[in-house]
Amino acid sequence: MILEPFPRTFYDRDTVQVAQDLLGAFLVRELEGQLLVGRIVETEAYVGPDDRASHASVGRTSRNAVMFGPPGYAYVYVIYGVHHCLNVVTEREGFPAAVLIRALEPIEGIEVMRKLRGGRPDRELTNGPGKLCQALAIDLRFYGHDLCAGREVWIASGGLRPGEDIVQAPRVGVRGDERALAVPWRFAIKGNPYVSRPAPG
DNA sequence: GGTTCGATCCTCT
DNA sequence: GAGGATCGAACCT
Repeated sequence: MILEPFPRTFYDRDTVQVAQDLLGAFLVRELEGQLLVGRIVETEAYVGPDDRASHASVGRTSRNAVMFGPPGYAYVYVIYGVHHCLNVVTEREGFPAAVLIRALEPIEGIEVMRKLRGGRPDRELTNGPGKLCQALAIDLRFYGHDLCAGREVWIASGGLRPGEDIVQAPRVGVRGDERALAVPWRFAIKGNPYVSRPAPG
């Protein structure tokens, strides 16, 4: 397994395309000498200042500022006061866009993930955005972290396995039912058991 | 300095 | 399927 970080040019592209290309890639966490690796099986795209589901739709704030910066950096935020969510910033500087990593398939360092997740069943280690952050010990310290540097947290090329297909669906947790919010910008590997629920497809 | 709300998870029914 | 947990940021006063 090659765990070379994606170059910044990978992230400096159309966000919806990046969200799809991240499926099958490896999210790598280096924790106290241990390597924790998960295969990305579910993502969501948040695109531009006019995407009302995006945190950037309220304009630039200290919370979302990294989304407005150059691509290839981590946007981490706290949700419901309890959980962390990991996004990767995409597209050119000045255009706020990111991909939310929603679910992983545990690949390496599963023992550590079990410990960090309090002994939950393996299937529930990383099948949700808050869960995977807990399993990989990712929190606000990684706000603005450079994912292209290959230290602590980064993403490496993976790809789909033979026979695997991508399914798309409307994003989770988005309010309202208007067309703009119903765009199918949630992507997942079809049938993968680690996709968060409700599973699309 | 107080209030409100959230790109969720867990525990119970 | 419902409700509580729990905290950082935003938006008031």
